[in-house]
Amino acid sequence: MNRLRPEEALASLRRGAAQIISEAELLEKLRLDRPLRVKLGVDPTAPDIHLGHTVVFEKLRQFQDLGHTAILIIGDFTAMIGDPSGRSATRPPLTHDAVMANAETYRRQAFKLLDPNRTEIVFNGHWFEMMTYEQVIRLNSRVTLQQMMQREDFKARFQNGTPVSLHELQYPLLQGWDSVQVRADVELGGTDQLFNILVARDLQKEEGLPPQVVMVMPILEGLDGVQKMSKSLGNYIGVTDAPGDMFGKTMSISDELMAKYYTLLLGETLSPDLHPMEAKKSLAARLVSRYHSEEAGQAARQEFEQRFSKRETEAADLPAIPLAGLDLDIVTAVVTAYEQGYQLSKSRGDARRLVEGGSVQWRGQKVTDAKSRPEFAPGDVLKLDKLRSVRAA
RNA sequence: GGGUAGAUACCGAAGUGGCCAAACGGGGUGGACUGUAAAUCCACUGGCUUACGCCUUCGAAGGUUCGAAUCCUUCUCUGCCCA
Repeated sequence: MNRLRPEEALASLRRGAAQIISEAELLEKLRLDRPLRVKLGVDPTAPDIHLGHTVVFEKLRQFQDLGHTAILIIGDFTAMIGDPSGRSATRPPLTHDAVMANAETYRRQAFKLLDPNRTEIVFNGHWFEMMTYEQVIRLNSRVTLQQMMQREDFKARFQNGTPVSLHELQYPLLQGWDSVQVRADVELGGTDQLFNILVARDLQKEEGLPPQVVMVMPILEGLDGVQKMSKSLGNYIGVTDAPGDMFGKTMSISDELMAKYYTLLLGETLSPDLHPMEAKKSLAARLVSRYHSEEAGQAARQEFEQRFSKRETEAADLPAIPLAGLDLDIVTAVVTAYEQGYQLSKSRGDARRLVEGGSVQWRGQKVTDAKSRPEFAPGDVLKLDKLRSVRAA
């Protein structure tokens, strides 16, 4: 156990946090001379952990490194309700099977970041599934409608006339009840979770427990630079993304966003002396190193420079697709390449548009005639779009 | 419970019998330019088709009509006002 003095621990934990309620309380808890129970709840609504999640996971890891215990709550029950936070519409419900499948991959991916020896994993269905309706009602009596309506997202939906279902109002209560159940000392979350996490304090007090400290981290925007990173928006970098993808996606973020990535993902301030592109390559390589390996990071960088900066695809490590000697028209070849090389299904119309739009290249030359039938030889490179090329085999 | 307005493609939103695969905006994709950045410009954006065209799609199911996103019936869902 890393024996920092409480004041030092606080100083280090404070870094990057958007808000702590309150620092005084946290300091007090740090003085307790026992491992704190630091709660993080995740809803397994999508199977992949992405960099947006890792901001909070990194902080949790930091607690672990200081000797504290991570309580990772898998919201198998709450996922079926769907967190309304920041939402402008009701989430679609998930089936129990889907949730459980997601939960399993979550568990696996979480340990890329967390220390398994200091982690407790619990499923909140464990206590919610046996609650009686009476207990549910009692729980409901503790929060008022007015309090709920303070929330921006509900208020906005209310004013815009978009529906707010009653079950969505339950969500903060459930999340708060989790804290009661696991006797959390601290709860981590994104800033969008502030309200939910605060509700827990009230519930804990009502149950005669000391209220948890709230620590919220800034939200990481996704590849588009505007919306928060999320699977459903498709603007994410997943921790299980292949090295090349991870590198490429990182390179496509905007310069402003890059500074934020430096702060929240690397815990560093971006140096203004560095050329933006160089800074971005370095960021991308370090991320790949973290989630794959040092070598993978270097390799991804090299490959990127070769493939995009110098536009040399010949040497690149591309998926090999059996195309040689097949006498296919270019559209079919492109569809096949997407399917077999990238598990993406493109319609023939889409493929034709790519061809006619000038995206598709064969042997480094644009092929814009959808009717052409290039004779693929083994080793020929077929470029599909900005990110993807394949090699004929 | 009463009244009223709605449900259109990824989202918002036009369209109120044929010219509708459906205006426009956003988003997305591709191209040019770049640093796979930003900004800008151009193109594309249901499926099959080289194309003519064909098929599926305007909440659901039926119906009227030569012809329906548009008219009728029933159903499902939602907003707002009143109780």
